[in-house]
Amino acid sequence: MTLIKSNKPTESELEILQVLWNEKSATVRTVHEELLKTKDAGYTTTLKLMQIMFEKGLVTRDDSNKTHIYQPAVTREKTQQQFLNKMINSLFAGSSSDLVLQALGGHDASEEELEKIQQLINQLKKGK
Amino acid sequence: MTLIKSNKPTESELEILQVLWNEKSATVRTVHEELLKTKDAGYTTTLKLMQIMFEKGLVTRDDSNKTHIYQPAVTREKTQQQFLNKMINSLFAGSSSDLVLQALGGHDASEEELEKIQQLINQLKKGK
DNA sequence: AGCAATTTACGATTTTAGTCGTAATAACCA
DNA sequence: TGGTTATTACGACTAAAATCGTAAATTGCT
Repeated sequence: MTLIKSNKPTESELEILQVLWNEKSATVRTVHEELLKTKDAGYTTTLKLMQIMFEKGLVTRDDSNKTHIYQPAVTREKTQQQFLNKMINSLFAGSSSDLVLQALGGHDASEEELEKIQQLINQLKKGK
Repeated sequence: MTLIKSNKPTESELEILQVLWNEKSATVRTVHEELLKTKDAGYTTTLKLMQIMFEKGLVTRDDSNKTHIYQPAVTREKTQQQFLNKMINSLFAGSSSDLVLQALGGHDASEEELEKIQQLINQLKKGK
């Protein structure tokens, strides 16, 4: 049996993935410019992080040119699920619906959002 | 303007809070025994963590006796909300309903759980 | 060709979280 | 009372994450 290292992204890595997911593909410079909008860090810091992410397999890159072009190697959805599961276990005693209730209660969602959720629930109920 | 340090608990601190939330109040020994069921660490490790948590204000303690008695200083709900908000921002582009949809879709909830969620949604809809 | 600017590579440093050993202190009990 | 045990305090160590400085390489421009 082969052990797969889960390779959960760190906080900073998530920020970078966020940009890559949005842009589909980006250079270090692009990512860095984007990060500067909400935090401040040196260019080489972003570079180093992305290099590490490459080694971890979190991103791929095209290095046929001097300026490398990076792409996410993990999907947003898979990563979301990964973090959700961890959170459900570590904070909601394994109950995903507790998490949902808390999320709905604490924030306010718009009417349309509630509608979407309701539809999903109906679908899930049918499946039973 | 006074800056409030958010003091978000770390991974290990969450495990300890988990125990304190359940027991309402506990000694280091009790917490440690509980942790041993799922992980292994030395007694002094748990002690040190709880001392740090005290300094951070995550727990309170009664030290009138030699054996200190600890209590959580933050509520489960507030902590859950804190982590949910961070996650919604860092992974769901600020959309709480996206998180809910993903949580409902990825896991499977029981019929009763779905029912509870539905009721909450109806209530929220009325509030509009 | 030669200079300036951009980018990568790489290593050193800092910070934070987690782990643990040891000594001092208090409690217990034979 | 005296010795064993449990508990706290404290500091040192390790590991991982994040930050940055500097040098080498490539590109583009004049």
